[in-house]
Amino acid sequence: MNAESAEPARRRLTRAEAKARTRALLLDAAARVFARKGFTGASVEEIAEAAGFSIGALYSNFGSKEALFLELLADRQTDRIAEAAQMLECHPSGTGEAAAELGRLLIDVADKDTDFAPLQAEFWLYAVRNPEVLETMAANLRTPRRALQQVISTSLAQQDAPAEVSAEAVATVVAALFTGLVRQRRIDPASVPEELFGDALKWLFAGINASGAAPSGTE
Amino acid sequence: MNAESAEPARRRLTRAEAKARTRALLLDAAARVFARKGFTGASVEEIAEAAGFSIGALYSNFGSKEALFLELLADRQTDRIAEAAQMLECHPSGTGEAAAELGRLLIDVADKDTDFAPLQAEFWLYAVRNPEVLETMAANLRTPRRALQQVISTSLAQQDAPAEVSAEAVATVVAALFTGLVRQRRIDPASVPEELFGDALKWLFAGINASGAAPSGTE
DNA sequence: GTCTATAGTGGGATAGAC
DNA sequence: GTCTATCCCACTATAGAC
Repeated sequence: MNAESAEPARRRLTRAEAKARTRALLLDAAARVFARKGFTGASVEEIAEAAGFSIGALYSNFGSKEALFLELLADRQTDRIAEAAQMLECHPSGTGEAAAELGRLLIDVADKDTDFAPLQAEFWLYAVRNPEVLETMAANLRTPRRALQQVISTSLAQQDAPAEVSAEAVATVVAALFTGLVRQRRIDPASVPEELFGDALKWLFAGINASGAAPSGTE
Repeated sequence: MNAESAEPARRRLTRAEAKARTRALLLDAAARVFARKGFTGASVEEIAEAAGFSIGALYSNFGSKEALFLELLADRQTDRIAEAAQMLECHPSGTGEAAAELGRLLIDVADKDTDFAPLQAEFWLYAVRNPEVLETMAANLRTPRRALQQVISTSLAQQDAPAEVSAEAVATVVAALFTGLVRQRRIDPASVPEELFGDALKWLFAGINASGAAPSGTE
């Protein structure tokens, strides 16, 4: 806009690029620190230092600690549920291959990506305590779930599933099961073996096909 | 021990009784405040006020805010999973009555007892971040799960479930599903209708009976 | 001896000057 | 982006009330 005629020929980084880079570094650092210390427990000093900047730099990029957190909540919802959907897309939902893949995903999320589940829990607690972001949170969860729902929908159609069973309901169940198992594995890994998620899905889909609306006799 | 010869003949409350009552009131208040504000977000002043005491009273009963929280973590783990176990004990696991009961429980925990899930999430986060209490937490979760496992075990025996399916695994799945659905319902109630938990269990148990170790054909 | 009142210490969030 | 000042709050300690 203004007549800064000496056009900077990309010496190293454009100002906008530099600013975007700092923001990204701060967001990464914030994700780590929030996951490890919690929203209130995290100090902006620690976040700034982890990113390699000063507190003032953080406040020049984000209005407040809360604003920084909310930006993470809104944007960085790389829900791993979407990965489960992709896996189910490649493998038939009742087979050993699919079970193995899903087991690997569960272990990966629960054991390797140690910051994921705690950060997600922080998001959840914040949303529950601050109704104004409830809808944002719900929308973020809906997006990956829709991918899962899509896969399940075709999967149900291929099999002889009764028509009353909605793919949306099944997708919700699968997602809830996944997060629940990840959570439990962090507390007591022995109680959640690698193959449990795959087994549970095997049972679930078999049961959907077998039982229709009314369960066919008690025994 | 000491020669306080004038034995106090229970005017109103024994000192020990009074102290126990104060402690109990403080613990109740702490549970509420921790659920609503989180561990670090909660102030001891708010907890003391909520209980009707002063800060000093709190510190004369508990060494620190953390000690108060840890006492809750260790003792007040009235896991609602145990209630699900009792319900399944009365009703056959695949019937409409059981489903209705379980749906009611889900709604009760998710919608009515608004402090339960957040407090549980706080416990989980604290355990994940403080490995020294991980085992305490695991033990607390194991106790109600064992009750659930017991019920499921007899339920599986009554039905024609294959022997390879362990009641422990199924109990873990049921518990994970329950907490996952409660969590999801707090964010997006429409996505978790009342009957979903019961339906999911119906599918699950039907699938366990239908499929043995190897899924009997893909279609 | 059990609870209350209060003031002091230290650390962190935030805003404004450079 | 950095530095500095200010305010707020958790926690401690001490002294007094019942």
